[in-house]
Amino acid sequence: MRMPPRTGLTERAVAAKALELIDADGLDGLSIRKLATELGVSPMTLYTYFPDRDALLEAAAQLLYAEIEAPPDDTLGPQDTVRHIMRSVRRVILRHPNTVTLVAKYPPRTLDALAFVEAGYRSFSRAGITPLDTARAYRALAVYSIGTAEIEINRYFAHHPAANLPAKSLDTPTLQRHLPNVTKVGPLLDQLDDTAEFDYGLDLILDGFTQRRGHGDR
Amino acid sequence: MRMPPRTGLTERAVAAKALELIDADGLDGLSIRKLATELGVSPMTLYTYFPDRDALLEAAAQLLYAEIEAPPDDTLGPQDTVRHIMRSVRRVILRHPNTVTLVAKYPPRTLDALAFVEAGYRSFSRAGITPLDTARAYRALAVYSIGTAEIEINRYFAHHPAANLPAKSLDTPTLQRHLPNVTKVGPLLDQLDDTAEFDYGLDLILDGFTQRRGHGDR
DNA sequence: ACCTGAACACCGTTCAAGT
DNA sequence: ACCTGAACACCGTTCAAGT
Repeated sequence: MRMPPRTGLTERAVAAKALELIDADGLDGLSIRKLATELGVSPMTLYTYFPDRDALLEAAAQLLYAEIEAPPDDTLGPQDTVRHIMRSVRRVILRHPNTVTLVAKYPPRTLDALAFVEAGYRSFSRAGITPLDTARAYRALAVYSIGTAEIEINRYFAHHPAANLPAKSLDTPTLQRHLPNVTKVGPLLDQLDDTAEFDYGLDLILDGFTQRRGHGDR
Repeated sequence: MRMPPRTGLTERAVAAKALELIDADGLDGLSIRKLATELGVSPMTLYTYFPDRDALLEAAAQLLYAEIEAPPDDTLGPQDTVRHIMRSVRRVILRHPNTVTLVAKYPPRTLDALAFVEAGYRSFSRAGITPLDTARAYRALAVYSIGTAEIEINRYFAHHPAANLPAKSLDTPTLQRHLPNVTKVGPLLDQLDDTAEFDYGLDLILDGFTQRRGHGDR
């Protein structure tokens, strides 16, 4: 039968501390043992709250999703609503960079985590956009936010050859001979402004959807 | 001084076996010890070929990138070239689903791995597209392919509430009351066709770039 | 139900040594 | 340079037991 915790812990408090440790030490830096020590309990106690490490990580992701802000009221149209939400998504993930693989793996599930999704859907509904078009837009936006987060947080282009030659990369003459276009374009990759590119790509998606919606082009 | 290997191993052979084991057992299933056993050497031998586990994973990613196919000749325009390459990227990653986090983390670096990038850049160059616009397009396409891969391989929408209610999710009445739009749209998410959505989004990006290129809208 | 310590079956990597 | 076995400092999780 259900017993009150003797340690004062809750699922939420455990997940919140996990998120904190992930922020500080990375995903690999979070161990059940370390988290337990931090919370002042034995490692096995945590299994009272979560069945395994994966479930704990999933719960941490839900707390992160709850930080995403929707527009304060329902006055904005779908485009501005999406822009507002997507920028918040980006800021939240950049605030918790070590969680990016969790965001890619676990979708929002709790009421708080789904609040931003509901707000986005609601703005689409108000604009008369069909549920199917709404689903397709959400999918594209999920792809975009997760792809962007991975690229930005892993500093994907900072390591790109000819963008910023790391020690173990090819030497420039070899690169120049075999891959002249990579040599030419590469250095520009790391100079792009992440925020500007994010807004640019987002506009591209929004405009594309606006133009094609309901035109049966699928 | 440089000595020939006494085990017949090469960096490439080690990385290839690593990729094989990742395909079979997942990223977490690949341990240095297991890989060594599989190759018939002691675990520490592998440190002759790679400084650490990360370097080994990076090398496996390079072998994967080398599988991506560029168009056979230079007759296609940039749009068709990109479509050809991007579809190959998707197929290759879907063939090696357990590597998705590696693809998100390590950009192509070796000559073989960069072949598809060079082919893409070359088609842009032929069409008179500036290196800067080329870099911006490559970034958007990298975001798109990585985001798509994560969503598809993690079956992101299969776990989405109201798309396919998992055991621990909210019950439907609660969902219906607090998140009516999520309830309505959710079930459609998992019904979208991955291949169709991929092509749809890719066209959207390509059209957007074509329309805006050089219009100074940044 | 909640909490624990001990044990099991693993890890990646350092170290000292052998060829 | 190439290869090894032993050891170090960890893991997540199972188990048996205590409240």
